[in-house]
Amino acid sequence: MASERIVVGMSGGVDSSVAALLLKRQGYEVVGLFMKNWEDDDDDEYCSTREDLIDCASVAEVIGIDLEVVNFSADYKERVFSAFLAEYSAGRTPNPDVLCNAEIKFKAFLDHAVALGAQRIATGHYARVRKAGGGIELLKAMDATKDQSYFLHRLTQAQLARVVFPLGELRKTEVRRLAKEAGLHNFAKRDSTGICFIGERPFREFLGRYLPKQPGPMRTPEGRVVGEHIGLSFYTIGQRKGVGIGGRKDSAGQPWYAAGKNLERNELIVVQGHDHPLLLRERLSAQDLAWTSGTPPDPRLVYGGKTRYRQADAPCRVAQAGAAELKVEFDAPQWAVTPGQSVVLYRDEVCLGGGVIQ
RNA sequence: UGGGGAGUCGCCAAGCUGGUUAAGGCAGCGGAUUUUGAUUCCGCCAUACGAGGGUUCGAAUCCUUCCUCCCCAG
Repeated sequence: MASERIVVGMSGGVDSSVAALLLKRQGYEVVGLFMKNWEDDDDDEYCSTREDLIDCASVAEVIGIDLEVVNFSADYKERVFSAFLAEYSAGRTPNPDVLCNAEIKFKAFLDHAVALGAQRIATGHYARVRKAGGGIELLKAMDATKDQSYFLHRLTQAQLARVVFPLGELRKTEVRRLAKEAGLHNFAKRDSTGICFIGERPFREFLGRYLPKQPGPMRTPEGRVVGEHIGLSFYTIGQRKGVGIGGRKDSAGQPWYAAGKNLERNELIVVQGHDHPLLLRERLSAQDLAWTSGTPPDPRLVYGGKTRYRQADAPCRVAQAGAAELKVEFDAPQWAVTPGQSVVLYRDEVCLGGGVIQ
């Protein structure tokens, strides 16, 4: 009886390499698929995709699997990057990787894998899936410090049904150890950061290539002008670095943070002190909802909510969970709740989904 | 022009009854953390104290001249 074919999305990093390795060991017919989804438009200063592909080829060779390459640049630009820019233009702070997973890695990529004859796809994400009742649950990774379920919360039941996360039960240190033992040369490769497929860049400069700069005043809630911003798109709520206000005689020596935007007047509202009331919010509204669990949250229950990646779950209740809008109330105020970011709800280890903060 | 006050790192700001290496904060830069953007954490950041003379074993700290700024008078 022929073994099941699984296509593994490989990036050249340790995680996806070990994911492929484990599946191969489990007896699956594994095919590696390298995605190139971003056409570098500048010098190869930040162009590491070439090295990544070489790493992939090397790993595939060691593991003994076929490696293919696909290019979803057009899809990425159309479905992810355009939305990314539109959000920034509107003064919001999008999370491109959440969209990328929903639209590219687990859609375009999945479709392609199916066309290649695969039943399921696998990635190196730190998350778990579990059959429960009639459906499938998305769970946090065992390694809480690496959990990436936040980025996956928009996946549908149909998508989850075709997904394998071989690293969900492992710790990062174990993954690296496995890679080393198996002779994968990239066992110590640095964790990648930055927008996936685009990579880490001087963010302000990168955004500036696509968005116009429209300087305007920085104003305190009391109305005092304390500086000039280079364009509202270039700041996010809670941002300290780059605000550039230093040493005013009329204020204590606390750092300044971006706390709000007035698009009509092109003003950035800035406040002083990390714990300023305007940076704290106990309730929020979200739209563009996606319930990976298949059903909206129950107003009678207490959930753990994240308003940003890598934030500890905060106890919260759902005040309203309509088809179009979600209202969440936290027991304690949350810091820098930012429009465009996703709020994701959990019940213990189970990720239920979420929406985009308004 | 008189009288008073002040000039210390890009910005605030200690020190100024003289004593080895000139606090701290903000900003900035670098790094750690991080598959968003932030936050957070760690490190770096004035041989120099408006300028020139003195006094002294020794001065940012005392004296003096000049320069600049502020306030009050006119």
